[in-house]
Amino acid sequence: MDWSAEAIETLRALWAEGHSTAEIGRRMGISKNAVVGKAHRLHLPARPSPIQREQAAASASSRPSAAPAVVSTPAPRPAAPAVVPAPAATAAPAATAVPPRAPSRAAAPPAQVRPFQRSSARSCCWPIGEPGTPDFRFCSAEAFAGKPYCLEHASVAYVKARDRREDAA
DNA sequence: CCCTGATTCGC
DNA sequence: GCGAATCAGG
Repeated sequence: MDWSAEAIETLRALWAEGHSTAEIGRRMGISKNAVVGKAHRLHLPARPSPIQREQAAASASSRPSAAPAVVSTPAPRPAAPAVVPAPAATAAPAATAVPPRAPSRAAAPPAQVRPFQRSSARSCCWPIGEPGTPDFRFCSAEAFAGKPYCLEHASVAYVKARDRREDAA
């Protein structure tokens, strides 16, 4: 993985949207370790981790007085993706020949809420292009069966669980 | 078993 | 700097 400025931008954008490291890895065609490793090196804001190393525990023992060391950090990490205004020009979805590729057990994506436009414009929110640039947009092809992505992108976003090492973008 | 993210450490 | 291995928790 060559971390070009663009790649880093994409990482930052996806990270900021609250996607899981594995999800980001899937989208960028790299491992979650690469994502998390890079994110860490970039000093990206660490999102609530399911665990925490013995740093709090260590300091807690050295400071037995009061302060029960509350480690709970609610932080509902969903983080709704940057909306999707349906940019007209929908060109060819190109999702034609893509085989359904059973989403297996790939359940819910980032539990993002859709407080609005839930019935009408169900468009794919796969990021395309460079975040922060004028040409950046979301796929916006027709989303597939209640999923946040079109058939094509759902196939790469939801994978068996293992492997899946192909470039996308 | 699946998942999650953080840290470590050989490269 | 990179990321797989490992750790740690759900």
